[in-house]
Amino acid sequence: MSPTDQIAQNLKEAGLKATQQRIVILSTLYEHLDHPSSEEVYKHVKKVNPSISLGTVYKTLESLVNAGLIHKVATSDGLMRYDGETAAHSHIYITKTNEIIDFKDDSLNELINRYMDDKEIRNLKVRKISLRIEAEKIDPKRKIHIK
Amino acid sequence: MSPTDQIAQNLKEAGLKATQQRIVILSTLYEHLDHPSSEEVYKHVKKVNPSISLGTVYKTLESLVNAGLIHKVATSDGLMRYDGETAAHSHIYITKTNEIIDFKDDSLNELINRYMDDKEIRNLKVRKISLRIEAEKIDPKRKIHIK
DNA sequence: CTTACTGCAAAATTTTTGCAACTTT
DNA sequence: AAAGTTGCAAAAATTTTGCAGTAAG
Repeated sequence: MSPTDQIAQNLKEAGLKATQQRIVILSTLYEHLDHPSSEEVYKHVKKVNPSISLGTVYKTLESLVNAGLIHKVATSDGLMRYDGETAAHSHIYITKTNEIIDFKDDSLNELINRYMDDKEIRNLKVRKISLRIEAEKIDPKRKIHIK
Repeated sequence: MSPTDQIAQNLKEAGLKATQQRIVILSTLYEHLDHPSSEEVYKHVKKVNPSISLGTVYKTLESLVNAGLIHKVATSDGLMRYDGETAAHSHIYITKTNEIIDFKDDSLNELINRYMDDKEIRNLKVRKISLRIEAEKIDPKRKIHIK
């Protein structure tokens, strides 16, 4: 199955019509895992489909979030950003550069979830736990590397 | 020292002039720890000072955040919310009701920080770690109680 | 052929900005 | 008095909405 067909199937399984626009937007998010904003998604998508409208991008992103196919990430600069990775993971926020970097650590995840299971929080069902890590780069020119 | 004088002193120590507007806004945030939005802060503050302008509320919240006297919390509904509690703590997000509840657990904090200290992340200085807990209420009418 | 989706433009919402008048130090 | 802050209104930025036309199942 081609990547496009796979994406079309993901959409259908989520109960959404596999339109050309949705396929392009979802594939853009699978390709760019740097948490693009709506406007950035629009720019990327326009290269493939120049006639797509910004309104469609907004509506589609909202649909994909509601269907659970992507995640929405709120940032302190007031922009929403979108994440094609839906498996459990955390985010490292580099304030100065507006970078959001994925951080995935299964054993830490398990450690926290085990701790929280023992913790009784009355009248609350915990759905998801992730870390919010604020950090800054030591050398701004170099990339981040997580062991 | 009166609470107002204490707040004025906090402002001055942070290098900000202790204007009547800032004192009222900061005291509102100390009083309302439910993470009010800019508009909610404005509404609260107007009761005390009906002539304050919304623009001043925005500018002041920004100044207070920059000075480290309060924190900004980004939400997925696109509103910024503000937090008068600056000690390390986590947030529980109740999506359906838009509630944000503080969650403070020193031993969990220590557990995570000890784990992360051992974890080598090249070219990154970690500044702050907190949990992002998504949850929902079991009985919507009852309050949350954290043991 | 029915239902859902797109494109467009207009509107709504939230936040920022510029500047004269005013307070704080 | 100097420096910084406020209030106002206008502008910017982001997101949502309505609806006629179009595409998908």
